[in-house]
Amino acid sequence: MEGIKTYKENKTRYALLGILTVCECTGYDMKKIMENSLLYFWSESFGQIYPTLKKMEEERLVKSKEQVVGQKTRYLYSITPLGKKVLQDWLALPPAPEVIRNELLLKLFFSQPRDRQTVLEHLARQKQRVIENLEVFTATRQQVSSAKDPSQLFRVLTLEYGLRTLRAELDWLEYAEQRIADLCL
Amino acid sequence: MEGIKTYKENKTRYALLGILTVCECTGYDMKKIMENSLLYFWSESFGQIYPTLKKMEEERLVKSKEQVVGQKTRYLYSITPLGKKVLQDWLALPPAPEVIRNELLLKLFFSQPRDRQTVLEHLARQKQRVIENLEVFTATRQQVSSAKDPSQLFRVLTLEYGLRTLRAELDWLEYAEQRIADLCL
DNA sequence: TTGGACATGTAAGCCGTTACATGATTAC
DNA sequence: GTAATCATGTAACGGCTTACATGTCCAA
Repeated sequence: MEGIKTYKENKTRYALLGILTVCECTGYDMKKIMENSLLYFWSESFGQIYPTLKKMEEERLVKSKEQVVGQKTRYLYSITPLGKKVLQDWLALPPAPEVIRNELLLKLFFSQPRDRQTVLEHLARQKQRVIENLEVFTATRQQVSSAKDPSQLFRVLTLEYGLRTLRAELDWLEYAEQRIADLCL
Repeated sequence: MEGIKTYKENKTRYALLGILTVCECTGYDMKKIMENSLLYFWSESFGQIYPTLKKMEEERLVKSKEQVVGQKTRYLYSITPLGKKVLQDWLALPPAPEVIRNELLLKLFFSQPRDRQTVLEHLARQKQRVIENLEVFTATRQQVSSAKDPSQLFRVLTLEYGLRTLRAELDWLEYAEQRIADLCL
């Protein structure tokens, strides 16, 4: 039974290939790009990035250019035509349903009214995070949406997704805090 | 440097302990409970569940009762006082920020206007899933929220979270479809 | 009688993070 | 000078899914 894909596919390669369609950059840069701004919906660790880049170079999906600056060496990666094709093929495949795991909700679900102080603290911490993310997203949209370039539409849409789900979460957090406060009356 | 927790903690045990605070049940039941209705925000595979239950029994967090029905043997698990304490301690710890990975958004982000047909198909498929989930959640809320039991508050809140974020996602999906349709004009 | 749900379990093997290791460069 | 950032990489190790394996019970 050769040829049957028996294991869940690793998506790291596609995230990296995708970034390389936007710009030539180093592994380090790719991490930054994921952390900052737009790729809030994806993350990778260096422990994944560097070995994956090596493998992809062997497979001719990317190529690297050694850059020596002073004493320092860095590797600028770029995508090959084969890499572009592999990425395109993957983009056309239906995304797998997401496996959702939400630790905050799990804790909430198993908490009792007597735990409400800790629950409120968990909610407050989460609210802080959501507000910070919302600020970043709002600022980013200001910059991006002014450019009416249709080639940017899909990127604007991912940002919009982030904004809307974060706002829904913030609303819920405030609703939840209120409902818990009502318990004490 | 003994005693330093060097690796990301496994949360399977807490999900299982939590379920056991609600009812005595088998590993098989626990999987069903996660799949159905309320635990939509958590999932585990049998490959995790059964070995974890074994380990937890050794650690005296749970105990099992062998039930022989006809030719069939099943193991009914229940939580011990130690298990309750371990769960309580975990509930009080601040949840770690979630690592978000959204394959649909990743694909969207790297798609170009020429790919809009496939993107629309991806969105339609996702919309179908969201609508189905919304129906389940709405039906569940009808049953649950009629019970005004304050001990159920946190569970109702997790359901409410699901409803609100799903609705936000549905709104976004429709908005996105509209924006993409506008491209063709 | 046959398919689906109930029920338990193991092994293979990739996934992914964390920790470790190393060193240059830049900004304060 | 010194801390933060740039920059690359490896090893350990648990996480987790998938596939495999086995068998019962019940309903159509």
